[in-house]
Amino acid sequence: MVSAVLKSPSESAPKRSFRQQMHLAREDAIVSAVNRLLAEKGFESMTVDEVAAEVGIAKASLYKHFPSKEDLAAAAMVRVMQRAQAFLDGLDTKRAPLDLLREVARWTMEVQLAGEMPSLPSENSSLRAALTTNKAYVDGLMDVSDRLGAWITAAQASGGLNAALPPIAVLYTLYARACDPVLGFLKGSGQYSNEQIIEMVLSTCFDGLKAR
Amino acid sequence: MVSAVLKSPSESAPKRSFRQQMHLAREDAIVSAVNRLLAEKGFESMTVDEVAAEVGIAKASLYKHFPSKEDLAAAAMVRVMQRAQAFLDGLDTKRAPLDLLREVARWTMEVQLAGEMPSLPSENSSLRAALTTNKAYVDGLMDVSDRLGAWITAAQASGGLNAALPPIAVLYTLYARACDPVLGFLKGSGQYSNEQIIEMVLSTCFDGLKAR
DNA sequence: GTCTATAAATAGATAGAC
DNA sequence: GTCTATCTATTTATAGAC
Repeated sequence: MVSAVLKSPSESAPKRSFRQQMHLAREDAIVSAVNRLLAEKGFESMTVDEVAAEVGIAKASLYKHFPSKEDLAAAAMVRVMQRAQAFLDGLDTKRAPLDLLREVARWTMEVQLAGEMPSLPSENSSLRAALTTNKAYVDGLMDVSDRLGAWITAAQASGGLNAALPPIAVLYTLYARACDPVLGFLKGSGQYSNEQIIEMVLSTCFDGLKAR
Repeated sequence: MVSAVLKSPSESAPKRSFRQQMHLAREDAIVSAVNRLLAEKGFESMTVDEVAAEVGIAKASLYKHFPSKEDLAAAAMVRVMQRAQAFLDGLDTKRAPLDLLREVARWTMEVQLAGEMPSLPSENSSLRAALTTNKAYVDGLMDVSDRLGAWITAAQASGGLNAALPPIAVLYTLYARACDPVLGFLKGSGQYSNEQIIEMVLSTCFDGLKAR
């Protein structure tokens, strides 16, 4: 059999690995394009034709990699979640919990300003349903939530964070920074740099609008 | 001329007024349906067929009232803006500016929780373009922004509001409360009443996450 | 102005050759 | 796996009778 010959260790193993790498590289390019388009226009406005055009392949080829538009978008959401987990891994957990939470909020805003934060689907979106049944996404979200939750309760116990707020309210408030329209508004005003915008929103988020 | 006869004061004036009232009532029903659907699923996911079904008239009839889907949605946005202006009109301007701003934020959240706040269009939406050329909307937005802006600078001058924040950042932060996903998140958790949700988000907005 | 019926355009998804 | 070409369903918008 030809396939048996090709699978001989001396030549097929590297060759199959090479093909797998190409395959993964292609899929990564697809997911990157989807991620950018999701950030730019959202799930509903993004078309599969646009994705194919951006990647530079035929639309039918996309469907060899991902069975539907929802799976395409879910792959991008999973990758963002993995990026978040990698960012958390890189944090020095010996720092004060409040500082860690601030760094997380800063990171989500940097990603958003870089045009790489997919806008989360509205509650009735078909993407929402696809995500709730996506184990990689749900597991990643739970992992991130657990880690942030621990820092939140620690920061509340040490008096840095307002202990009157339910931890889940704090968690959601931080998540919301990833899709805060204020960043786009301020960017659109053309008066501030990305750094200034992030500092302002961090200030309103942690210190509030009122004078201290 | 027939038209001259029909315009005689004795019979045509009341009849035309009646028809106009019916016309306005119908259009109000249309705009209400559009408003609700925009709040529920956003501009892209809302279909004109749904609107027609919700109003209970044929789709072609809709297009006799509004020339396009964008105009349909713009009418709903204009009406929300008018509701906002009416709310501002009803406020007691002798109160402290900071309290007035808090009342405005509260109102936007109440409207959102009532399912009557159209989610604002993403930056690339065709609705965005339609809104920027809609005089009623742009004028309303400028009026609201001017009034809030005056209260913001007054609150900063009196020391109630953080004077280090540019007024435009404060304004955008307040606007963002109208589409804050945190409300939906907390609502979805099923643990809190609408009043509790609003109080929590008002607290994070004005007092910040950090302990005071 | 309201309706039914249909046009025209677009989007998600697939067939089948290579 | 990639391509071209096509299918099927949906969606915005209109035609034309009443």
